[in-house]
Amino acid sequence: MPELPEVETTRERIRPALVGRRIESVCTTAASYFFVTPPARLRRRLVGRTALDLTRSGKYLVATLDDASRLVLHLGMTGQLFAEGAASVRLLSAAARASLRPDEPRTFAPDVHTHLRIAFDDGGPAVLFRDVRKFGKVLLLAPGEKTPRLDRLGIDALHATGADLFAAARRRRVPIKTLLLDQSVIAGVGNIYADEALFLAGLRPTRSVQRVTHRECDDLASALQQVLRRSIETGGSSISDFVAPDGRDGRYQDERHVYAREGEPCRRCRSRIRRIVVGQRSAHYCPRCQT
DNA sequence: ACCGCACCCTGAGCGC
DNA sequence: TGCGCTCAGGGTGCGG
Repeated sequence: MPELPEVETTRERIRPALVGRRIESVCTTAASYFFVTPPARLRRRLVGRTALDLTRSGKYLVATLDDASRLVLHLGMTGQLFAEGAASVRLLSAAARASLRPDEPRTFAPDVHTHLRIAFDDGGPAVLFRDVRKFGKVLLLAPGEKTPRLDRLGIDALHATGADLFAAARRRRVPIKTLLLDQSVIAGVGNIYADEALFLAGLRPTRSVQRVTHRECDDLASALQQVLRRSIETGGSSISDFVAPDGRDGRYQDERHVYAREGEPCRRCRSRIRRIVVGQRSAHYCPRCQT
């Protein structure tokens, strides 16, 4: 699932394939809630435009276009943004994957899950947005137009301090993990990095925010920085669907301490990692290292 | 203001 | 070579 490090990795690597190139044609699938902006309007408004910049807000990517409109993308759970020609088994449908022979190239061919294809007038590779579960989002904001999706975001997780966490915790009565996942408090943290940061900070995901000290908030903020920065360095986590825009897997999954390691030994104390449900989400922790 | 929960979707994994 | 069921999960919106 793409969280801040995967979105940042996507931003860095798709940037050269998007910024500075004039859009010649846009193909989409049919209207669905995936398209916050109706696809017909999207196709009409994007043609002829050139992206001037690509930035990240929390888990959103924002391309600023040359007419001051903004193309906003969210990868949701299974979104994949990549350059045409990228090769990875993760870009293949289950059927295509099953029939793949070992010696066969893994080059992607657009399928029913490819909802957006942006081609450019320089004849270079197109940019594709594929999303099997359609939890992703595409919207085009007119010049000056705002959206609560971006406006409601809290402080970016890469810049959140212990004081920020502590201040937010004072106003709430939820488990600490629920606070970390609240995008209006800290933007960019999802299930993987919430669990990993809580492990590094020695905090149980179930701990009430009312019982987290300022000192522990400082430790948690440090843990978040450490986990997120290290994951960006390694190209994110490729646990199920995530693949970088160039088709390469991330490597942070190899450094996980707790996420999706239920029943496996803690890397520090050898206790078995547990999985519980917190705020309708799975949470993984070490019963001995996290209190 | 805050919180829990249903919903959107599809593939994987399960039991039979 | 199957089939039907359940589950996962980000963000939104609703009801309490």
